[in-house]
Amino acid sequence: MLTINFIRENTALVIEKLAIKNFDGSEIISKIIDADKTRRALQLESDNRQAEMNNLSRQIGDLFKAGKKEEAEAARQKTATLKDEIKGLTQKLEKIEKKLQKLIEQVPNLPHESVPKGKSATDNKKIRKRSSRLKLYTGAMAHWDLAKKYDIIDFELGVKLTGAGFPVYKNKGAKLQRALINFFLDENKKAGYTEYWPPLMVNADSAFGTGQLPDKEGQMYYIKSDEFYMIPTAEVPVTNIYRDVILDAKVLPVKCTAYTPCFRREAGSYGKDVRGLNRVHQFDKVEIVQIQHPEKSYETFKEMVSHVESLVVKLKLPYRIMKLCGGDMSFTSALTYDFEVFSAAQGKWLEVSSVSNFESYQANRLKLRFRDESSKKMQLAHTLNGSSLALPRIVAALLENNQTEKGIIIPKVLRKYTGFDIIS
RNA sequence: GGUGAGGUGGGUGAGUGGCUUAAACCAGCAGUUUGCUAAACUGCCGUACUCGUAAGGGUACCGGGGGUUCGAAUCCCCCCCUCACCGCCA
Repeated sequence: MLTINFIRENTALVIEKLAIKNFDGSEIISKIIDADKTRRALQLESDNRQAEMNNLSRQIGDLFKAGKKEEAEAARQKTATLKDEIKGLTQKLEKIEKKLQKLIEQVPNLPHESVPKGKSATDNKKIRKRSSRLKLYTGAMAHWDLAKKYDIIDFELGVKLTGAGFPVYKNKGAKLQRALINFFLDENKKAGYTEYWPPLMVNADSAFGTGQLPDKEGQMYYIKSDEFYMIPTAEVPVTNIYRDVILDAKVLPVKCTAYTPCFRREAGSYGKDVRGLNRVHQFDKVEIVQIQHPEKSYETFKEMVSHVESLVVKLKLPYRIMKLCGGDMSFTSALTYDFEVFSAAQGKWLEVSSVSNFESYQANRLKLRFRDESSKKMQLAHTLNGSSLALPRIVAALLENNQTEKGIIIPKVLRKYTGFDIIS
């Protein structure tokens, strides 16, 4: 969430930048500015009345103690109207504060200056591409057919147990999951990330902190009896470790990684993109999160992008890195690079990672701050995260790209984790 | 699920209606002393909002929400959470 101070001081800039995200902010921003003015006038009035009340109360106390009962009684009469006034003012103030808060929550994060204008994924800008031409043998299959052929993923069984989009991995398919998770976590550990194993359900405060609530409520599974949300990504519990935390600047950057299953309702998804592993309700993902000083967050962004890139390279997957245009970016992000791997039998680019800098947008919701060493002032930190990596589409690409007549070849880096080098 | 004890600045922890404007100690910061380190001493040391060019004021906040009162960390009601023990259980 943007801070009210920033909006007040940079009104024109805010509207201009929101336009890059195809968000017409002129109306809402002027509403915010108005509400803020009202709020401050009310605050002043209410503070003054309360100061009067405090003085009066102190006097009454003193008078009682001095034994001047009549004077005290007289003063006490005066408090009634003042009390009513204060009550009215604080109620009004509360109302306007809530209104202001709601308005500000509806304003997306501003895009970084390098973000191009654009409407949808077709306007995303290619940053890098590495894809040697893959020659598949005649009769090469899509991963859902390979899954059946080698008995490694059972989609129908998942339907029986739970419903569509809950695949069951088995045999070498199950082992491959474990291998990938361990490989990713080990690589992250080597790059300096602290490993976590967080809860898979979070409370509403946490879901709000990273921005899933209120706008993405319908995308999360909700446990009604206990008011918990199933996490859609490890980003939620991991980033919330630092909710309401004031960090010492010396500890920056904070680097965390975690493997978790992720649960997404994917309400509104339909059609061909949901086939096989392309889009599922439960999937596994290793995530990286960093908390960094505002001046260094874009360096950190680069570092995270190249770290994720190193993983894709080690798996020898053809990939491309896309800078998302304003229209395709998430509500909370200032800059996002998507990683896509090419899944040869489908002939499709599949998104396997999304690295984002949220600047202080999440930190403001989280109240995640640090004390700046030179100015000694409290400041919002910057948060960043990325997938490293999401498993299903990596598996889809590995199966499709590495298939041969003899079976599916396991990439060299994974063999010490799988214990086998071919699925046949 | 049952019973009990709790929830107070970064930490420990005092505080049963107005000298609480939240003690004290620890941690932290600055200084004095000092071959160095340490110790000792002195001072500073919460957050948010708000008024002010500034200096400096004001208001709120003691788990959350209501209430009583001129005045609430303190009294009353509701809720949440934590801990301990018991029951059940992977």
